Amino acid sequence: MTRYYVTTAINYPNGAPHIGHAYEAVATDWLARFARADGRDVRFLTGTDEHGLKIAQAARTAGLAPRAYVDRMVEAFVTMADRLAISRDRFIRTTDPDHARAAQALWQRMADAGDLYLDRYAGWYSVRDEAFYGEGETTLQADGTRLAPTGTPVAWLEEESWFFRLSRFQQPLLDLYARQPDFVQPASRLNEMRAFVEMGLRDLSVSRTSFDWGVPVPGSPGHVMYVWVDALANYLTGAGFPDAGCDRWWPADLHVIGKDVVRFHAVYWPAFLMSAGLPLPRRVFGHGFILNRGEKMSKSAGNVVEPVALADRYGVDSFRYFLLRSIAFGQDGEWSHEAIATRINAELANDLGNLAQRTLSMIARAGGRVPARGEAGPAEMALMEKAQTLLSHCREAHAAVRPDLALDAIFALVAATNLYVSERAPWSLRKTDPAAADTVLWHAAEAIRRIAILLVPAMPERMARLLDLLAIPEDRRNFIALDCELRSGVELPSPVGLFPRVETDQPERVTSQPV
RNA sequence: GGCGGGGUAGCUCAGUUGGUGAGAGCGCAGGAUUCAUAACCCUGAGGUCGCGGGUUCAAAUCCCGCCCCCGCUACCA
Repeated sequence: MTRYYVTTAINYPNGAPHIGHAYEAVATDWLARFARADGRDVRFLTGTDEHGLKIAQAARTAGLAPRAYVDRMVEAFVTMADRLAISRDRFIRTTDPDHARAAQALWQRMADAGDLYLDRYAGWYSVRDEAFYGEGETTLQADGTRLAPTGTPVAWLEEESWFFRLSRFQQPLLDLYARQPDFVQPASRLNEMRAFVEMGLRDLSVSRTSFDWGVPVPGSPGHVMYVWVDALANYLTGAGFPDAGCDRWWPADLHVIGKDVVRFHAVYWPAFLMSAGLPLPRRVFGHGFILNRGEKMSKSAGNVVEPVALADRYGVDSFRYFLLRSIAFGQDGEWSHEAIATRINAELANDLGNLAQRTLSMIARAGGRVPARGEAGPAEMALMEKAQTLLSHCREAHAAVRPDLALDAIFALVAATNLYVSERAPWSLRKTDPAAADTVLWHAAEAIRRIAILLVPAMPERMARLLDLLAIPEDRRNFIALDCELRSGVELPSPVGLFPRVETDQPERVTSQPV
């Protein structure tokens, strides 16, 4: 039994969760559930990144203390995780007490390694924004003053800061990419990271004195850890670091992240860990964004959609299926109500739902028990052959972090089973050769059983219903039990529809209100 | 500007050691069927494979030039 520690990025709760958060959570949940069903020892971590200047500012605007503010904002993320059936083992918050301990332990290790030093951080600072901006972000006015992207004036300011000797790690990182080309996926992201590192690395400012909403730097009053040392350390916290036994989970097998934070996970994070003398995660996968009508969602564009609303409208499992199936994981994808409805109707209602319904209702009419298996002919052998090779295809897709390909393979069997039933026409055989009709229904039901088990990670609730309809015991719903064939004579419950068709006529907009 | 990826049927895409007549799903049209959620099954519609050259007996697949799109090019996360 191999262990599998998988994480999402932690989310910054300065707004409501959007479909992108849901996408990453559902995809990672599929990975975790798949590994569990496959008998692996799984730990699945997700959570929120709650420190930093922006949170502090937002809290002040809201008239709340930072802690009270994040307590309120995090609720929506927990609600979303619950509603989308995200089977996390822990929802970590960077304000959790054990996280500060882990982050400080990581810091101390980097300090002990001699990779942290005190210097001055200088940049264009906006007093009104209380933020530094890169020179490229600022604009020089005709009168010689310089403005931040927010339109506020900036001034050159220097601040005492701890620095991390990132420059030391250029070659070790390049070695890592060469030795382990799948450390960053998709491969195009690795290329980008390699190019970035090859340009040379500057040391990184990793503490701040201009605000205090963060993890205190050990032994350095007035400094809080800045940005990514704090955030990235959550993966260690989730493994139990720095306590003994954390090597049960660390290093992580996979960090699932958005393509926008690949650099932090593929450059800074391994550098921090190398400095600290800790093992590196095995793999970082940067997925794409989900766009609506070709535009990235943003609050100002008014096209932010609440994922929970979509789950309510289409059903949790149908929504999960859409997210997993319709986007090649790693690429950007599009969503629309029409696309969701089409996917649900064509694949869940017409193909899978109808296959289950037609098969189970014929069985119900023939006595309501799993029919006799009978003698398999060429058609049955061919169908079973396809069904039996499916697991290995799905495992490949799982290893490649491609839920879309796994579902593609599973639905190929759905199609093959529909074709099998149509060609064998058990409704006709019933009149001439009842035993042959039973044989067809048994094999169709057996294929459905395997399909349902393999679809549990994607659609846990609906597939549990389907497996109920096949009277499969709870302990026979994992991949280890895939070869436990349907047993003839077992009484089955009355079939019920699983995936009703969705109306596509007048898609109402499901839009969030500004928070 | 530099580096990297991509432009294939209405839509989303698959298709590189160059070679049977260029594919899948969705959508559309027709047919068949009636077990089933007006579902399943069959058939079809034909797209200059971004543009222009070149190599070759033969190129979507190799080479050159051009056009367009996207990603990365460090401290907002």
